[in-house]
Amino acid sequence: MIDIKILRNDPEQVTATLKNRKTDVDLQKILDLDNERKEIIFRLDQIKQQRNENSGKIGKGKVDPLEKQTLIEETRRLGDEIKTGDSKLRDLTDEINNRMLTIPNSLHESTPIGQSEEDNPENYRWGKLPVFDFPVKHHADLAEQLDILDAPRGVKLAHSRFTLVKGAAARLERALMNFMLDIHTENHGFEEVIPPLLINSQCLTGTGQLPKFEEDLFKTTDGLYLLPTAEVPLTNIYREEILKEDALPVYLTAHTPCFRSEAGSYGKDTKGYIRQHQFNKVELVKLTHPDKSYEELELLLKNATEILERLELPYRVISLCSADIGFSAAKCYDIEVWVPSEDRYREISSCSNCTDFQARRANIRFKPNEGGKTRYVHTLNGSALAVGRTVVAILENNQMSDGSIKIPEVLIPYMRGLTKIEMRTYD
RNA sequence: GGAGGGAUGGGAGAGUGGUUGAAUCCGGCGGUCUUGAAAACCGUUAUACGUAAGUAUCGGGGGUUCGAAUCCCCCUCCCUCUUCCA
Repeated sequence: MIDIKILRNDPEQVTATLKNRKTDVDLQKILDLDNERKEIIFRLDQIKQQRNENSGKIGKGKVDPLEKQTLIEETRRLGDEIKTGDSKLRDLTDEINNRMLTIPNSLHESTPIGQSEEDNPENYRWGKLPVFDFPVKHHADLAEQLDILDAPRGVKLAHSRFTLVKGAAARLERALMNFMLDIHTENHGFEEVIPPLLINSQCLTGTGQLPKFEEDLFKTTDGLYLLPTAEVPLTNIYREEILKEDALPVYLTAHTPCFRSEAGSYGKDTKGYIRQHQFNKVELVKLTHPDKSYEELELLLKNATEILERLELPYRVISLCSADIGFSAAKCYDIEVWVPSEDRYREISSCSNCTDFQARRANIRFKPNEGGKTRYVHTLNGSALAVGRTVVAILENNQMSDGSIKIPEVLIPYMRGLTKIEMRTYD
C-alpha cells in the first residue's frame, strides 16, 4: 500500500504511475472519500469531547439533581449521534482502505517506462549458448523418452498442468533444491525455514496477492490458500511486529512447492514443464533498512545468478519496464535462462524491491537505533531459483545427440555420483 | 472431535462501571555515585489522526450506560484436560 499522504499531497505522481503501469484506479473517488472522512472525524471529535465533559460532570456529582437529568438526556442524544457517526466512519475507512489496496507500488526512477514486455531492456548476458550438431529436442520429448516426466499420469492424478516427476528427474529436483539451499545458507547468509504451505488471507493481503489477484490462487474449503510463492510466508513472518534496527537486514530462504491457478494463461506453454499448477522453488526474502534496499537488490540478483553460473546455464538479466513490473514492486530484475528448443531466453527468476509497500500493508516496522519514530522496513524477494524451470534448462542445454542428459559438474555429488541421465532399460 | 480456561503497554502481570492511557515488576533510555564497570538510587519510557484544543486505542465486532479495560452477545486466536493421529 502506498502512503495515503502521497496521494493527498501529490496525486499527479500517483496518476503518472498508474498511467505508466497501464492500469487505472479512481483516485478522485478516494480523495473525495478521504475528505469526507476528515470532516466526519472533526465533527465527531467535537461531539465526543462534549460527551466526555458531560459524563465527567455527572460522575463527579457536581451538578444539582434537576440539571443532572437534563444533562443526562442531552448527553444520551450525543451518544446516539456518536454511534451512527462511528459506524459511518468505519464504513468509510474500510472503503478507503479497500480502494488503497488496489493502488500498485510507486516505481523507482530507474524502472524504465514501457508499453509492454517488449520494452524490457536487457542489462547483460552471461554464458556461451550451446551449439548442437544434431536437431535440438524439446525438454518434454527428451523427458518422455527418458521416462522421467509423465504428463498424462499427472493429469490422471490431478488435472492438466500437473506432472508426475519420476526417477532421475525427481532426484535432479531434489539435488537442485539442496544445492541451492546450501549455497544460500552457507555462502550468502540466509536462514533456512520451512513455512506452512497453507496461508491465511491477511498474509496474502500483506504481500499484495489479495485482494486484486485472488483468481490466481487455490483456496481451501476453510478459507486458507495454497501459497503461490514462499515470498508470502517469508515476508509475513514479521507481520505486525517491530524489529530492532540491529536485527536488519533479515535474510530468509525456503524451498517450497508453489501453487498457481494460472488463470488467464490457457493455451500458453501447454507442452512441457514450463508452466505448472504446482512447481518447486527456492525463494530468497530480505527485510532491510529503507536506505539500503537498492544495494540489497543488487546483491539479491547476484545471489540468484550465481546459481545459474555454477550450473553453467546461459542466462540474461532484464529490467522489467513499467508496463510489465509486478503490482508490489518498485524495481524488478528478471533473470531468463536459455531454452534451446525455443531459441530464446525464458524467465527463471524475478528479483524485486517492494520498498515499504508490503511493509505498510503487513505492518512490519523497526525501531531506529537513534530513537524516534518506528519506520517501515523495505522488503525484497527473489527466486533463486524456480526449480522446475531449472530442470527444463538442464534437460535442454545439456542434451546429447543420443538423447541423454549431462549432469552439471556441481550437481554430481548431489546426484550420488550420477553424471548422466540415460534411457532406462526395463528387463 | 468432547469439556473447561484465557486474550491488558517491549515482556511479565494488577485492575469488575467514573481524572485508568492504565498499578507494580522486568527490560530500554537519561542521570547521580564510581578511575571505569557493577550494585544502589533518581528520573524517563505506547501508538495513530490533528497546527492545536482534542479524539481514538486494554484480541476484533456489536450491545447496555450519561460514562465500559471492567457488564451482555457474536467472531477470531491461544492454553489446559480428554479423544484420535504421522
